[in-house]
Amino acid sequence: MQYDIPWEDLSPIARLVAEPGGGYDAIGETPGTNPELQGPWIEVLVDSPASETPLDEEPLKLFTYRVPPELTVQPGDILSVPFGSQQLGAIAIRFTDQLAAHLSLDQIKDIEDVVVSGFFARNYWQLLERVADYYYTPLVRVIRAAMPPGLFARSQHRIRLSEQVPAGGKEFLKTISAQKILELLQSSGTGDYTLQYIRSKVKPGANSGLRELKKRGWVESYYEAGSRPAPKLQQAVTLITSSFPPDLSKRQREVLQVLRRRGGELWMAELLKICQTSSGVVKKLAEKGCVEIYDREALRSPGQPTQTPDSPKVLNSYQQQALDAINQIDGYARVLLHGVTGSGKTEVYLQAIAPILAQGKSAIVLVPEIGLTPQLCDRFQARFGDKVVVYHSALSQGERYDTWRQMLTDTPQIAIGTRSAIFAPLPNLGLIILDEEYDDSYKQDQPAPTYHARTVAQWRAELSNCPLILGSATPSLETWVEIALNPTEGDRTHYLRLPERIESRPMPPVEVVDMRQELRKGNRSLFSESLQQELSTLRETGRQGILFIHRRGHSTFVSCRSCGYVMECPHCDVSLSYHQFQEGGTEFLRCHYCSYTSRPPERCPDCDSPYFRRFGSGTQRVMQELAREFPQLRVIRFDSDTTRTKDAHRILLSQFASGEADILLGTQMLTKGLDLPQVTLVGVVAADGLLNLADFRASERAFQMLTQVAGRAGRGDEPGRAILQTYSPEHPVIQAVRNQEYNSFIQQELEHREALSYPPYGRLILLRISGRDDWTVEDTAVELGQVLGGPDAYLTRGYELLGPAPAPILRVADRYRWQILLKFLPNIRVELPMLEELRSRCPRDISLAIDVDPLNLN
DNA sequence: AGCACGCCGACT
DNA sequence: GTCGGCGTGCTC
Repeated sequence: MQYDIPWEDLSPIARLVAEPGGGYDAIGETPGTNPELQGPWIEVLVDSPASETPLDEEPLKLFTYRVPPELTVQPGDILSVPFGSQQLGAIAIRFTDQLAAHLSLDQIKDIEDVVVSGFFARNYWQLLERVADYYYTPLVRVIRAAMPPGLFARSQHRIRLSEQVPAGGKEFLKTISAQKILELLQSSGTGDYTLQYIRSKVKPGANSGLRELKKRGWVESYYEAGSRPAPKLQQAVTLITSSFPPDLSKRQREVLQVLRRRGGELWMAELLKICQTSSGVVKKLAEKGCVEIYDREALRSPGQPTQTPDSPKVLNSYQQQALDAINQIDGYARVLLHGVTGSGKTEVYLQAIAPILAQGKSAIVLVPEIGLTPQLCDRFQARFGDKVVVYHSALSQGERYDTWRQMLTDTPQIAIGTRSAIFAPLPNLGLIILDEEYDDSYKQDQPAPTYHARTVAQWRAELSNCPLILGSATPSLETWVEIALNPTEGDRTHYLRLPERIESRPMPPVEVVDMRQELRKGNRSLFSESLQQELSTLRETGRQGILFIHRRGHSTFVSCRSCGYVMECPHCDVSLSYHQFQEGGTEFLRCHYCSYTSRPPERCPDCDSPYFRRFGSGTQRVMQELAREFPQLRVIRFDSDTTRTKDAHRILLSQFASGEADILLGTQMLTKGLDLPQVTLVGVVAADGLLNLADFRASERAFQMLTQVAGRAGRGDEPGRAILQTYSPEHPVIQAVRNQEYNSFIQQELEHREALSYPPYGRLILLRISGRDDWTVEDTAVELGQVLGGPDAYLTRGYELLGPAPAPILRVADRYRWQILLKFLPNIRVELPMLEELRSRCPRDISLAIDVDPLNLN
């Protein structure tokens, strides 16, 4: 969706800071640089909850600090400052030469340290502000999301046992909580815990217990500075003369020559190793003024396996056309690279990046989940070596911090990462690539900001004036509408197609099996005859197969095993979800959108069959069935249960790749970009679970997922085949997958969405109300619903109100959840009204979360 | 968030 | 009378 508010209106910080500098200058590069006026004070944005509730007049709550003479601070620096009793992270905003009237000199504290210098470039601010604004989130939260964890390390309040606790001292204590705390501390080896931990262990009255212990002098509290990962320093040697002085020894001359040959700069350790000498020689050279030795940050390399170098592949004509089109782009543009599975998108990415690096610019490559795409990372590293930086949450905190700092440098590089890598602080960005752009994991729905990396990527590309390439075999409707169907933007949007697999490999034919027929034939197995046939010959032909199951556990819709009829909500065009609060409790069906509720019928309302029940087939069940029917097959289970541990993906995949199993059995994860050339068979055990999710995006997701799974087959020399089992073979999604008809499917789906004003035509905002007490949550939700205006709100306010309704998963982590969905009608400027009023109506223990453009309505 | 200040009920 | 509960507000 277009965001139609002018940039200027979104940039409070840019306005706060005088005189915008050029494109990448640090914000507020001191206006009219008069050192006299540049007071010793600086105003700072502190990483504290206080910053989340700024005053109306000022967009940011700023605090004033003194810059101690030994520090050099600039706007845009990341700082550590004393705040109350703790040390907090902060960002320098602007200098000030006059104290605000309400401040006196003795209140002003000193900045403690500069953590990162000159980080916040002007257009990076704009990006963060835009995210904050669009997602209705305080700016500090966006900043936190964009920074590596630990950069804003807080100091810890800790409690430790003092030495003078008498034996059996517990008996003297009045309060039970004090006794508990004493016991807790004594049971720990060090006699020392964080206050937070003690409070969590000793729930009621921890404070009073502590007070008693402190009064007796048995415990003391202290602060420990936050353990911000310190950059690892290494000695580097730089050549600083071009002419060698005459009084050099042979050894010294040798060292200088090596240094000069290697570009004038080397790590000390490396230099010594090459020259087979000791550091004394280099030190002497430093004394003579030939070289300089200084400490520089060294990358804590996570020990990236060295790849055998890889060179550009010959492109087929479609790939070449796409690459040419991309290379011709100058400045900002959005590109949809629509390539069928196995069409070689990655090679196009690689060759599109090469010239960007050559221009001295950097690139960001986003992937859905790094663990699932080891192959892609390997390939980038093989091609570009140490210019590739991988940034994701599986890195240790130290590694993440170092990687992040590495990205701050001007060296052209490629940052590969998941969602949050869209905030990679690369200063000179030349290209953004978002692979598998339809993937839901690009959307954050849990803590605010609830951003979609694709949306942010678009802004970032615009601000950096560089192209954004969205790659997909099954583009999301949003992208389709904005790029493929959007001729109005001229050369700012490009639709590029790769309709053929590389080396002209055929697409795997998709066979749809009607499971109702199988039932009629008396086949009660999970596997159709067709699939059984394939499975039974798999071993002897030495081929491999993938079996796909929709999800583990039981899915929740109700359908007829005879005719395929599915219970749907009469008001909302979505299937009803099955609910049962406890074992043996009442069963009922509910719509997640409007709260419509009914009892599940005993027999099918359509054909009166008694085989009418909720649907389910988990991985375990398929596993058992496979073992029973095909004991000779070796199966690897690949789902969130078996891939939980670190590196499990890579290990399981390499086991499978090396032929240690015949079948890879798994869930959604199998869809994400696996490139396993030996796989010839893909079986979808039951497609129905996907088709009937209670979500207006169910069809789109099902189509994407099924197409992706089918696309895993036949990626090598052997042709592949996909078997798709279903109870509703006539379902348009199944038909579209079988016929590989993306365009007509998407056209149909778009008409649907348009009629109901669902995205990409209308926009959604989800308000989630949650709290520990179910009644308060419900009352609040109902009240907010009234504030928002009831079911006819669209007449006056331009949005439709769906709900309030209990969230599909009513209780999560002991919190009850209700939700209100706002559906904004097309062509209406989206403004979330009365946000402050809504917030103010929430009692203290109720939280209101706002999910803009939600993908997950659970 | 953490912590201080400050105002009401059950104990010495 | 005081101790200690936790509601309200501030942190440069």
